[in-house]
Amino acid sequence: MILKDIVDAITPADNDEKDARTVLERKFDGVVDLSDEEISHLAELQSESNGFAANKDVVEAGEPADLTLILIEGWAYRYKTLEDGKRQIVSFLIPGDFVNLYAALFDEADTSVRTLTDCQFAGANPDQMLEIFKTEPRLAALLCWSAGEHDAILAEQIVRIGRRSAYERIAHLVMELLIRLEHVDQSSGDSFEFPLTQEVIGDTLGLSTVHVNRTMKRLRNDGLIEQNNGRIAIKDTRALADAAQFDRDYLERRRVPHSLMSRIFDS
Amino acid sequence: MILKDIVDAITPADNDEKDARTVLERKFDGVVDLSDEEISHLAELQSESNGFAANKDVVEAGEPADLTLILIEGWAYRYKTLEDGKRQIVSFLIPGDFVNLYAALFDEADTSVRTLTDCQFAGANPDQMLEIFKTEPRLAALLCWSAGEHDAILAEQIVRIGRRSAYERIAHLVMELLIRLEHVDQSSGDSFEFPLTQEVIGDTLGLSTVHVNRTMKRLRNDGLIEQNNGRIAIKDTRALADAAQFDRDYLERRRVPHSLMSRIFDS
DNA sequence: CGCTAGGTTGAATACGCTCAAAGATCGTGG
DNA sequence: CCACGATCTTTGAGCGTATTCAACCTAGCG
Repeated sequence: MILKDIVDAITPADNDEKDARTVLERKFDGVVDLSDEEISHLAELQSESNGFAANKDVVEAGEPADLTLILIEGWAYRYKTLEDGKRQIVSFLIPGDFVNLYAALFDEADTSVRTLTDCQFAGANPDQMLEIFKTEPRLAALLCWSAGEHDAILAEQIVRIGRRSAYERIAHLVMELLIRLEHVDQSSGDSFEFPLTQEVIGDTLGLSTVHVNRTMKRLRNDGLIEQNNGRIAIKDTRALADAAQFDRDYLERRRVPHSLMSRIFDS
Repeated sequence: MILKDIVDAITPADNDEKDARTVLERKFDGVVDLSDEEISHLAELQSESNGFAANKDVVEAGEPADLTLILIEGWAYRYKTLEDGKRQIVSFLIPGDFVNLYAALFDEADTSVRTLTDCQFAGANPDQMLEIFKTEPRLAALLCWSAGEHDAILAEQIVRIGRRSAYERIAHLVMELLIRLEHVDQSSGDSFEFPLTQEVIGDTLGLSTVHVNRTMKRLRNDGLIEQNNGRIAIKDTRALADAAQFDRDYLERRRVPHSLMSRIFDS
């Protein structure tokens, strides 16, 4: 313990020595206070995870998929492919995200899910999910809370593609990823691992690869971001947020829930 | 009763004499078999509804909103406004849709909701929602099922604006509305009430009003749709679906859930 | 060393936008 | 009942953002 304290004091918060908490514990930290039992129940959910190599489909649209997956480590994305071969990425999945929260309720997956990097997924089968809803109402509420957060992310993605310029879209996406990664302690200061190819960014934001390239060059020239060996650094958070018309409260203000949430958690 | 039978036999399915079932009953019909108790519980939820005039905000982004609203009658939409005044509509709400399913879990609404026509909303407070989850697991599952369907609709909206041409976007939106309205018996054959102005369509699909106008003219000239006094008629469903690259199974194949769903409903 | 995936750049094109102005339609009040 | 205003639709013309196609560069890897 003492050793750990010393290590923590020496090494920056973002080093490889992650704290011992599970990713879900980190995710829900600051949202609600979990009991020890709940923490261990969450830990149990994440205890067995399977590894997937980068660029592998974990879920395929149209196929049965009744396992709710929890992304423990790595990046993935949810996407659809059109008949003519075009691809649209719906959302990115980062550690702590639930992949298929509704999986058990439907016959087939509506979107595919592919790993972007090497990943670790834990899987909860319908019985386990059912169990949570029956015996752990507070955790069940947190699952719903996650679903609501994901819904907000999709809404923002729609706004992003629907009404923003290429420059704004990219700036906005980078800001969002920063915030989301911060919530699971995966950023260090204003920089983070950035495993997205320009093609992936294009397919996310409805842009061509070429235009993503030119636009990111502008963002770099404007001194807003910097990229080296797979990381991105935000040089001027304020300026980037402004360029993106990024609502700094989005995702943030949703993290201190009360009403029903506090009622469930105070009883 | 006999009179009603006669009336039903005489009048086409799409006349003003709606069947006596509540909109939620119609919505869930074909998805699962509800017990009489459940039907009456649903009816109770919808018993008290408030009227709103057209073009009124029912929910405002950033404001507290802990009431889950159920749209009983009329059309509404969920949207965000940007600092520079641009607006993006996230999704349309039609009868039977839940407006704020996650409302109770968050401090503030992330998007605004505005009526498009005169509307009737029923409201369920957090206690009522909690009650459902505690005592009516099957109904709770249906609520989650609705959330999952809404999630699929948002994903499809992202694909639509991200990777489709203006022509395809409009065709695709019209197809989606047709299917969704069919599910709550609000269409008649291949035509339905269409209260969307071109500005609203533009703000939904990320297009300018002018371009929506020109593109719809093309759809009309191509013999795919027809518009008169607030209604739209799809002249050639097959052709429209093809033009939109509309996946005819989308939304449809999700309506016969098994796995967890059937387990819950068979016990 | 050569292959492959990803990044960069140029030139021509196209899709959709903006600005502007003129019809339609509908509700409302004189 | 007609006139008026407001809202929505339609059309034209010029422009700009983003696309497409094509080539070349770079880095990582077997």
